[in-house]
Amino acid sequence: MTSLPVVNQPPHRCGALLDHLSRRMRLRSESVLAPLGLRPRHLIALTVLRDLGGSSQQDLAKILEMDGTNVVGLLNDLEAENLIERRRSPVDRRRHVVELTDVGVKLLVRAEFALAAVEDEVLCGLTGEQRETLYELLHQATNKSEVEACTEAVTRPTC
Amino acid sequence: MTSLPVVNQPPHRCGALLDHLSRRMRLRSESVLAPLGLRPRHLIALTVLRDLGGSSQQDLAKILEMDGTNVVGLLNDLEAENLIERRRSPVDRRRHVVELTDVGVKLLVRAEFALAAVEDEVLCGLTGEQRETLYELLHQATNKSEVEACTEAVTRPTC
DNA sequence: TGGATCGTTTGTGTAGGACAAACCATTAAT
DNA sequence: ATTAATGGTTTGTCCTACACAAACGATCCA
Repeated sequence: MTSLPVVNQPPHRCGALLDHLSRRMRLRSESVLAPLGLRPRHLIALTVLRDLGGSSQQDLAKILEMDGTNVVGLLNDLEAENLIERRRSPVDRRRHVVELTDVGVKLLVRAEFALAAVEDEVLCGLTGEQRETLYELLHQATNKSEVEACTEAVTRPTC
Repeated sequence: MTSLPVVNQPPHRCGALLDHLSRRMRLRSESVLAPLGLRPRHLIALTVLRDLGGSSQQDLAKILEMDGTNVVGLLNDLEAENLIERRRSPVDRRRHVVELTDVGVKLLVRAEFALAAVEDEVLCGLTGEQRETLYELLHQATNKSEVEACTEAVTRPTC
């Protein structure tokens, strides 16, 4: 009733498609990531940390929607490889501020490069431009969600 | 070197984002789908079957990238609820042609409707138009992949 | 007739991840 | 100052998804 004369068809649900495509991607990614000593969920954590530029473990747990105890294990893996660094927060010494190390940044780049072939295979139905659009949409959606999850993040006043 | 004067920045990798967003969606979907007696992977199977309009179990296994034995269990669940139907293929009586029943179609619609709130929450960072674009991209990508997987599908000559 | 294929059943193993309990260090409230 | 609450960690238990193998019946094909 607003303005557009668009056909009022039922909105498409992309949950199942998202799941399906994600699964295809993840399955193939595992073999590519293995030589780097990474698993798909490590890559997610690294990616999120890079996008955030650091986070407390609690916030990270919220964003990843993982149980806190499992986040500990995940970060232990990454810290053992010197990919992340846990520093005590100066404002609240109970907190750990988790950040990517230089090694982590570099490995993340290498991993993403290695995944190029996988993406080419899974997203073969899309043009380069469409893939970029897809990336933008996914990025925008996840970022907004993260902001939602990060209600009252006193940790980082810039948030 | 083709034509476009686009800035030549490293292409963005959306594997991790895809995984991340998919996880968020799946976690929330579970509670919504539970009252309907469905799990996320059931919904994927139903969705794929609807998009395909029927398939042999083998092809379905390829598309879902699942082990054949696990597909059997998945279909057993769905058949027990009368959501799908297994018919013997007339051309090759070893094969089962799997198709949605009317009940299945209706339940799938109901499930998608129930998932509207979940999508609204997870995709709150996107406008309606952007969500539609996302759907189109995901649909296009999965369909192409399915065609790839379905090499020489003698089952359905129309393919 | 014999070998290959589709689907099915059963069983085994592994991994992800949820959850709970107990602990330490630290902060905040009284 | 004592107490309660919080962030992180460890340990241990449990469940589910899934891959994988083996064996079977039915069917197709050479």
